[in-house]
Amino acid sequence: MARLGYFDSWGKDQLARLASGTKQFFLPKKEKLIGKGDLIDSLYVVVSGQIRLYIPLSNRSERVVSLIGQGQGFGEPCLIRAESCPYEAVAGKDSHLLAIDAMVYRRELRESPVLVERTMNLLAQRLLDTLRDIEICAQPSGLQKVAHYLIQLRPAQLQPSAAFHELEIRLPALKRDIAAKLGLSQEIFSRMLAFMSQQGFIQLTGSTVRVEDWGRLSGLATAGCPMEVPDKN
Amino acid sequence: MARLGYFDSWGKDQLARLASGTKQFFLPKKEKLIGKGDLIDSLYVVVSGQIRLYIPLSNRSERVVSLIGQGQGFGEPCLIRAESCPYEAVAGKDSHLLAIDAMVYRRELRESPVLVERTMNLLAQRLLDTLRDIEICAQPSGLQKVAHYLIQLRPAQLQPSAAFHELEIRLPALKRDIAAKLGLSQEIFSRMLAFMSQQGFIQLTGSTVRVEDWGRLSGLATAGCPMEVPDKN
DNA sequence: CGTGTCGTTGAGCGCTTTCAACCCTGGTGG
DNA sequence: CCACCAGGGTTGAAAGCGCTCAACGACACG
Repeated sequence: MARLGYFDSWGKDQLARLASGTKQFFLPKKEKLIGKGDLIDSLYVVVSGQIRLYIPLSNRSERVVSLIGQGQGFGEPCLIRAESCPYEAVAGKDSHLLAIDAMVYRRELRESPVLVERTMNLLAQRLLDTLRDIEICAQPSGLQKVAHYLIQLRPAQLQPSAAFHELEIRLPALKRDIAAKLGLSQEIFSRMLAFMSQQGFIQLTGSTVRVEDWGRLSGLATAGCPMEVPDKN
Repeated sequence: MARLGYFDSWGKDQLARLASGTKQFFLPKKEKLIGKGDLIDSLYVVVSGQIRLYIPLSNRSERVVSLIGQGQGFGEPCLIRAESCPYEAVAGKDSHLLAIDAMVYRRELRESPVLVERTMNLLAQRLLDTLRDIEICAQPSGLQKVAHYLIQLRPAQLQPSAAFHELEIRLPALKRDIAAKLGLSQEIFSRMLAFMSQQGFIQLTGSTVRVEDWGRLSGLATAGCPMEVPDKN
């Protein structure tokens, strides 16, 4: 059960106790797990697949809040504060999940200070991540959103000074979902990528992005650019 | 020092220990306290006044993340994760602050499980609040953002069924800052309020908003409205 | 070979932004 | 007492960007 990363540095005895209140199950793609406003009775951890957390909008479009992948969990804030869920959760792919019973989880929280501390750290990190997401979404133009997103997607590197080394990234989800996370329509997202490709910032093949020049890219992110003045003089 | 709400349910001995590492100081309006990317060495609590947390944008405009008022604190995530600050902090008004030394705070966290639990609760709540903010910002039209904002601003009422009772609210900050928190220009914010006023949803006098009909307001929030079709048949 | 999902491209409209001028209030100092 | 100024807010007009709708292309699957 728990070579899952989410449970790193948890006690063995804790895991044993939690396991007793935990069910594993399968959730097929497009299936809804949680509805907005639902009261949660479990803490969920993704074993495989991907869960999309989003806020439904009046356009019947959605604003993706988070894309939960293998080894990550969600639902802690709702359980801790006993509030209803502010987002919907559906499977982005066929997924296997763990559902840890709320009662068991809360009891363990009550009795294990080390688990509380670990959860505090988790929430702090998630708050910082969320702020980073907000920063990206707050960018004034779509181009800047995408640039920021790509930069932030770069894995931590040994040499941050090697800003000019090219690098391949794989988009961690469907472009549609990434667009929804950036607060863009998928059409605009597509166009922005096409534009950056055409301008030589990146090469893109399918869901693989090869960044040619991190420097110019971060220039885009911070400065912006009049998009295209189709050189007609 | 600590009839401040932020310290509710803290131990007296803890407060005594923390006080030794705490300085109180004054910050005049418009003065910068933290810059984006700074490493924080204190936990801050607002005694009086208001601190504006925001992310600077390339337009030299800003996206307000949070407006910290009396009795609230900020900086915990950065201290806990020892990361640099993702936002800037400046005084929105003349303010008095408490700065709790990071070392002292961390030591207390290490030795007091109850404080850790309290902090975990705080972070969980703040994460939920942030998600609510994201939901508001994600609304497709400016009108819907403002409608959602006003609804969410309503203080918890005894009778949620009394959806038709009118009620006066005071805007908790400058309109400019609220607009920046909603991801709108102050001009649009002004126009939306004017429109809602003209349509009879609200009456506004200065920074006081009297909501006439919560039902219709929440209709706006969820449905939207073609703005104005100036009846020209 | 049909069907469904995902993605790209095109065209048009409308909201938001931006820049500008103007109003209103409070404070200040001659 | 009043002129002046600064800050906050409102209003107007023009332009650009993103949204929407729609059609098409690529690919996988049964």
